[in-house]
Amino acid sequence: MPTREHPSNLSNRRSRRPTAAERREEILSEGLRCFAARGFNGTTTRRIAESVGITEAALYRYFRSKESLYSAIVARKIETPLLFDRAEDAARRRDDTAVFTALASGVLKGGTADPEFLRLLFFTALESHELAAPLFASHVDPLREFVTDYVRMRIAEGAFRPIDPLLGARAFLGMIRDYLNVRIVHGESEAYPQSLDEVVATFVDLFLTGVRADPR
Amino acid sequence: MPTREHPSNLSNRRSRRPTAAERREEILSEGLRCFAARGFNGTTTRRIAESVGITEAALYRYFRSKESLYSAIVARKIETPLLFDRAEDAARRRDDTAVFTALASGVLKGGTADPEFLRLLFFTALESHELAAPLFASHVDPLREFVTDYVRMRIAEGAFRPIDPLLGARAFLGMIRDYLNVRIVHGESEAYPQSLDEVVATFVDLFLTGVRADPR
DNA sequence: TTTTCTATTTAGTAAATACTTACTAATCTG
DNA sequence: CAGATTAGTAAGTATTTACTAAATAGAAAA
Repeated sequence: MPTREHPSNLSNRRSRRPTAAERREEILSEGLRCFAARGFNGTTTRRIAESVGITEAALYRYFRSKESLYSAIVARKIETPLLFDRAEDAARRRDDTAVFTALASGVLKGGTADPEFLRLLFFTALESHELAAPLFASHVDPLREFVTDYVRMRIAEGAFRPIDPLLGARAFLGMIRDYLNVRIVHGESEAYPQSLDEVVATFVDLFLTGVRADPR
Repeated sequence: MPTREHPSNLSNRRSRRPTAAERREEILSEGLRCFAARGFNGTTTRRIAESVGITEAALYRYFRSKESLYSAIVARKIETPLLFDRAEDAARRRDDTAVFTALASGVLKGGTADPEFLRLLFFTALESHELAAPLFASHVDPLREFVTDYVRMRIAEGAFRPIDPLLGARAFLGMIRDYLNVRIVHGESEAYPQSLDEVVATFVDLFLTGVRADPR
């Protein structure tokens, strides 16, 4: 049996051993893949180590427990800022269509581009991990608050009908998130004939027609 | 240590040993509780047996494997028919408000009354159990198809605007299901000031105002 | 080269887990 | 009641799992 790390590993480029920082990244990234696929309880440290290409013992030099690795992965997601600059710009201009299009588009495209995040979010919530609350506080609540505030403001300005702003926000975000959930959690198996832009346009149109005080 | 099954168990009523059928039910019901709380991988056969009040060996007389117990629990949910008679009645009368109110109310009240089902649904999908597809086919797809068909019909009749019927259905169901998910999966911790009826009324109003060809 | 330091592996351990075997207590039937 | 059957338990087994101590390979510095 040849040595595991064959010197001419992939062409004849020298296969340098990764630095500690690089290795840590590899572990975080593979860990995310595994945990997102099977959850905390469904993932073994052995499996993570294998998919990184190291032994469990090596993994434990970087993280002192499975739990702390999981926390590091979730914590990094928590730190990743949730941006909605374009929606904020549009909000200042009172461009309702642009506001909700930017939000819907951001959530849908972000979610389909990074399905692992969504699955991790669900597993973390379902498995009642202690970082579930911070994760929601950083990536779910701000969006709802932004939409709620915007709806409240537009009602005050007479542009939207006087509904409960929180329920309005939940309605709009619900359409988008549920669409995403069905696609990501239920798997890509089903057919999704529409492009994401069509989906966004339809949801925004439906919602705005529904809330506007003066329907055209 | 006294014998486990103390003769005067709960007052002095004779505590009969449950029949096999009764015991099976107990196991299914406790199994559901455990699996819904912690998922398949997070639940041990020992824990299930303990919460039934028997040993693991006894459990294995009823189900030949943990997997087959899980399947029996999910299969029973699959067999439970999904009813929406009231919505169908209302659909025949073309009473849009009644149709969507019945659907929203049914989903929301069913979901809050039986949160275990929702959690089991999510765990089954996330953990990629083989019965996930049948479960969705029996309890998710029919609802979507019903709404899609109704929206298509109302568009053809000129009552609704010409949107994509499937997206219309997803939008409406999305509002409702996401509201439920946040409440059930994220936990009851958050405050939900509105009664379910208020929530239903707002969502139905928003949606119908959004899709109607002739907004009042 | 030799030394030093770190990354990694080999080879474990103790506890947990799904499942089983050998036996016993409870209930039913004639 | 005797005999048969069913429901249950105590005490395992084999394997997996999270985690660790000690030896070793790899790179950089002296």
